[in-house]
Amino acid sequence: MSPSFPALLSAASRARTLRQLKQLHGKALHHAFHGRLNHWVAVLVARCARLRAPLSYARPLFDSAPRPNAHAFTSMLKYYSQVGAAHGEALALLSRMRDLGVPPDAFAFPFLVKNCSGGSVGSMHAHVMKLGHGADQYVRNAIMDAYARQGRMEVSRKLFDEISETTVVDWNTMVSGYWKWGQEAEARRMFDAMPERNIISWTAMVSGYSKVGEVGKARRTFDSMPERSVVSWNAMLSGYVQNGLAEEALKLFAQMMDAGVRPDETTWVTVVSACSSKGDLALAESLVGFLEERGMKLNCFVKTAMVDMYAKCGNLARARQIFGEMGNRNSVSWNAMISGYARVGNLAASRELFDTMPERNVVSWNSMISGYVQNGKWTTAIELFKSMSRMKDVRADEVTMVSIISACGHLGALETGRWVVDFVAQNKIELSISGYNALIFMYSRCGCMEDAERIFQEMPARDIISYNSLITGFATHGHGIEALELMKKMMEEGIEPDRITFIGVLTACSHAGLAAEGREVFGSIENPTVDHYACMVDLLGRAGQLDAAKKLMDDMPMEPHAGVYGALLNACRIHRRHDLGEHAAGKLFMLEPENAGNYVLLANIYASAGRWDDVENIRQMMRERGVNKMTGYSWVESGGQVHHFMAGDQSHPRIKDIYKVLEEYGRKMRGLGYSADKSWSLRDVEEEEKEEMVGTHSEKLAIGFALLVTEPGTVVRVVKNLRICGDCHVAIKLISQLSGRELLVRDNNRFHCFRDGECSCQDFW
DNA sequence: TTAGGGTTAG
Repeated sequence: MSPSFPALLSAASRARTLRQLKQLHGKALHHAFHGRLNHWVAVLVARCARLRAPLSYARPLFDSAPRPNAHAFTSMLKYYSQVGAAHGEALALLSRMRDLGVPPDAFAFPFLVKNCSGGSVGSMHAHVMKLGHGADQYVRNAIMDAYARQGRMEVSRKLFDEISETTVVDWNTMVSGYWKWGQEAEARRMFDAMPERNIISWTAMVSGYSKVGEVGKARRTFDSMPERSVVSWNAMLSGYVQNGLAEEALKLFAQMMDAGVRPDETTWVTVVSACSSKGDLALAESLVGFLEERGMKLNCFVKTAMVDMYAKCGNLARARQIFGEMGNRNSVSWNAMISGYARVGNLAASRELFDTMPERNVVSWNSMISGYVQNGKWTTAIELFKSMSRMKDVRADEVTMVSIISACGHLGALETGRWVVDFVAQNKIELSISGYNALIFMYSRCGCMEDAERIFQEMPARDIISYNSLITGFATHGHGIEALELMKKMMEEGIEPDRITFIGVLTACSHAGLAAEGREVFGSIENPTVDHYACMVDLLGRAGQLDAAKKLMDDMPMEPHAGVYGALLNACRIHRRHDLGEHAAGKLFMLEPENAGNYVLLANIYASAGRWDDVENIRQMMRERGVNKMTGYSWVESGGQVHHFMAGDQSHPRIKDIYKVLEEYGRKMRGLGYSADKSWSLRDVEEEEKEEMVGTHSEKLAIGFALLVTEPGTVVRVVKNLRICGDCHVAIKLISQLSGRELLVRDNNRFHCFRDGECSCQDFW
């Protein structure tokens, strides 16, 4: 005997798996529905929402109803809101209901409102009022919540104030709305004024305080709660984790166990992530042992957190093993693996996962892109971003832009950078502090200090990174006074300078020749690090006080590192102190035997003194030690493209044009009385070892310039990564004179602007 | 159906 229709209905509404549901549906299809198919579909779709059935099953099911009723619509809406479908889907359903003449019931509106974006809350609100559902407590609450989620707290508050009889849910909605937008005072006022509070109100306060970094207040609230649920414990735990207090979180976890509270899977996720932020492998192992002892069945979230934990602790093999054993991975699991490999520099493994994963979301793209950026593969990052922006199913967000803006900054790719800024505006990507900070970094690196300052002024709020980025920018460009003033301003705003701030300010003083100010700043640093000493040696050295620099080094409480000796050696080159230079170079040859730059610096010191035998000795030393010649290259941005040039490089598509221009310039130079033939005769360099030492710099630079002058009308920007030698200096001056263009040249992290053969910075040599 | 807690990217 086949089951009756009501029995089938009741079984369907209790189905525990999708398989059961499908079987029941199969049975039901043999029945005559007698006009009850619409009702049947409604029940099934409702169950699909609960069981997270795939859309490929749920939607055709819904469409099989001849005339879906309000219940079926609501269930489909609920389904969409659970899978996070675009609001457009919900709106399409709504208009279909209108066509069919089925008015949506009050149950439908909370789901309709849930995925509203932008201005559509307002029109949905109007629709609700028109249909007379405005007084329904659920509908009303959903609308208040939607406004609150968009930050329109005044509208939300107005609706709240108009309610004649509020429920505790209304109050809780307001409290969490205020917290979402960091309005601690308002949230607190609401909480204090509540006629009654439940566990949710208290928990919202705990997580709210945690969110704004007030862990102390969160803990006091937590301690005064009349009762706690596992959710409340989880809120406090994650409060500690989010604020970097992993130790405290683990202590609280122990208390939680003592109190006999049964942890749920969210607890495990939080505790595991506490372990990963500590980067403590031993702790991680003991936690896993703890979970295994209890025979815990771990869900996808927990396992993903474990993958992330092992990846962050550097045990990629174990992370990969857990990842491999996971039955159902979601995109977060893949992403954790991708960023794990990227973090240790294994970009090939990252990319392989990225290319093979079934569904990429914005975080997958961001992980891959930022992996490239963090490992110095800036051009690849930008290329990947360009292919991302051609995809239809993914939209770049602020995180994407932070990586890309930063990549442009590293490259000094201003034209690409400006294109990215346009992209942000056109795609209406809202920037937060980190987005603005990235822009400050980019403009500074590209030499546009006016733009960097403008962004700094325009941004709604600033943090220490904002100040540090701008200070470092000032330092790079020799604006010592501005850097000092900015540090003063940040202290007035109550932000204490950190290690990076002092490095920036000291560098700024050094480049601007503000020796006295630099000394004063250095004196104010509580515990100077070895980097601060390096800045100070650089400052004293550039100012010509080489013996004072040497004395400072002798008195250092720690061993000087290569940076300190490098600063000394550079100062010796500027002030031609051979004795001290030899000493510094000797140390550097021990500390960094592979760094060709040090050998070249010393050779240049000898060359300037005409000690050619010693120059030859250095070259001999490099050969014996197998030190490669400079692998650095110069790169030039032109027409939005970054061109790389290495010594003897023939690979550029317009290499012939470039040679032609170079030869022309060579002729002009000779006509001006310069005998600098070797810098221009590119073809000889590989054979003629003699040029290797002095010729490579200017040669690469010359290729870059040559390209620029073959592209009339482009902005001339040359970004160079290595110290510029004397020949380069001549080359730059000449080309700026002959081309009649402004040249922006980066030398050793500092920009120099040349016009008509002159540099605007007086101390360019 | 509404309100509180979780994993990935800078």
